Amino acid sequence: MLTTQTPDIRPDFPASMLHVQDAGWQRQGKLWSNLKELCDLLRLPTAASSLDDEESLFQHVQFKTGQRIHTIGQAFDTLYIVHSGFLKTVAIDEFGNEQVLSFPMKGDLFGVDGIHSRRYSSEAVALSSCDLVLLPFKKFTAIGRTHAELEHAMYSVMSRELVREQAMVSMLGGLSAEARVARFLVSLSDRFADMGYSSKVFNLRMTRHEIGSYLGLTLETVSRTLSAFNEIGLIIVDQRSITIRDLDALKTLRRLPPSTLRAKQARKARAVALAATTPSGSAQTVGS
Amino acid sequence: MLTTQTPDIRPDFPASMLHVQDAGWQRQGKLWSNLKELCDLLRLPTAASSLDDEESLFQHVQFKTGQRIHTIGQAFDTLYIVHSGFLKTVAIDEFGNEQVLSFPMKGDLFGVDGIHSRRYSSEAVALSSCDLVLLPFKKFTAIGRTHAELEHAMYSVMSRELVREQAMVSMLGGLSAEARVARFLVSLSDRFADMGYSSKVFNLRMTRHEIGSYLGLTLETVSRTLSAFNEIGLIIVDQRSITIRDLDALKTLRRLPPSTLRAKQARKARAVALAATTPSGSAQTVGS
DNA sequence: CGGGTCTTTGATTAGGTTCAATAAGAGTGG
DNA sequence: CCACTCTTATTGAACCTAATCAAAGACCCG
Repeated sequence: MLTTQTPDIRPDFPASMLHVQDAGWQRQGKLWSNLKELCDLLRLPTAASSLDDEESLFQHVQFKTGQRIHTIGQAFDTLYIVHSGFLKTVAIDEFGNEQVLSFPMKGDLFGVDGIHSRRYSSEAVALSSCDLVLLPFKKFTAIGRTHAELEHAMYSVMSRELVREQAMVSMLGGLSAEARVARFLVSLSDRFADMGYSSKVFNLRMTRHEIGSYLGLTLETVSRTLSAFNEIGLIIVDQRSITIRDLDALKTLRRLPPSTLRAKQARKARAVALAATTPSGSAQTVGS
Repeated sequence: MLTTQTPDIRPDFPASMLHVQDAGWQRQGKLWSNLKELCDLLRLPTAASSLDDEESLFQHVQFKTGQRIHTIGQAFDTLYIVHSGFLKTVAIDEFGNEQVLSFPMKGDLFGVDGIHSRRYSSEAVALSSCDLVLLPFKKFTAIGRTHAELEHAMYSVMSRELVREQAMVSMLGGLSAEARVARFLVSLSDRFADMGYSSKVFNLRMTRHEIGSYLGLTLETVSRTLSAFNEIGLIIVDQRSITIRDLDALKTLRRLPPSTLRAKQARKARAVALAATTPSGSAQTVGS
């Protein structure tokens, strides 16, 4: 029911994205972006400077689902910016345990962890077809020297990443499983919103296992928690498809009400869901 | 017993540190460092370049135990490098819960989280008397433009921080309480080692509560875990003083043996401890 | 259709939190 | 210097959250 997950060879493009696709490059070939486009992509105000000199272009590369962009230990020389598609970055500890570190998507920078040791300390894998902008680090720093705002932009983006990681640590350190899953959904919703997708209805691009790894939980706990959210009407979940029904509740959720109260809440939720769907004539049913 | 914690007005200085104190600045006044000294401090190979022009100096500032270096939301304009002393950085989530993010010490950079939003997103507090180098961000980026290696150094340090945070996430996501505490001790040991202190015997500068917050555990769990390590002879712990007895075991520890085996191990540990201490004529006793 | 991966759900266990009481320091002021 | 207080640390017991083990259903792809 609802949008059955399409194995995203091509993620759903809302109308609002089409103009972006046309900006400076062509439909499906190998492409190039200039500095201004990069700054837009990174959501950095370009300060309207002389960035429009067309001398410095950055190449795009395409990856298919499952392909590895870089691996752990590989010599570092380029940063990546996601132009479209979804990925995961993964660390592998000394005894083979995978740990998902992030799910880069449009506008995100990754590969930064390679700067210090000159080797990538994580690996990046495409979760869907991806279009990435290559940022050769040497070329990049060279340009940074003549374009002050680009240099600052770089610091800014790295700083943003650091804040994100800190928020992550804070979440893992302090929040319950339910709160983690709730925030994960909220952050996805936010990201989809400013990418021009629907913030209410979307498909997860990753497995329960990957979500669990990212949130420091087991896949079963993730699954159960999503089911519980579904039951009390915060979301509608069906496999990979998610519909957000009460974003505010998800944002502020710290701990789910004890199971004794759940039944009542579930009944109420079903009633609300019914009221919301029947007027539109849809035959959709909620719950198990 | 052992080094009873001195409320470190002045942390224990081993002989190997004295020359560092003399490098370019005077004993206890307000002081200045040049670029080369900064790079040394940050453990970055200076590439033997023209960094020895003496034009750009950076001011030091002293803080006393408990003083706040910056607070959350405060306008960002400077980065800090720890020259001596110990600090903590703390995030405070939407409902007042403190979360320790890091324990900066000699050679660490902090304040980076302020670059992106132009406001600090965390607060930094001195856990001992501290001597910090001020790095006004504007001045710094200006210099970076003429000194390529400084710019690269900055990227490198920020990258290092990011990798550190990733390791933290990985730890919180995947390891047991015991493993976290063990690694915390190992990382402290390492840091003390390359600061020229003893890697085997040191005083914790933070409370159990702060350690717990940092590791995503309660203070009781930290206390219990340290006691357990003490019991089986991995460390000797007495309040804030720590003696590492089996670093390798701490490094590889994933989970403590079940309590049925503990008694045996504890007896053995006591025997070993006795053998190690009596020959030297010390009257030291181990365990409770 | 059949093999493989992913997801859901249940039952049980265990690691860690919470609550609580005690002890040990550190700092203060008489 | 000692009594008093406040903070920090240790330890115990009960409880609870999330992990683990297990089984069955859903979806995907050749």
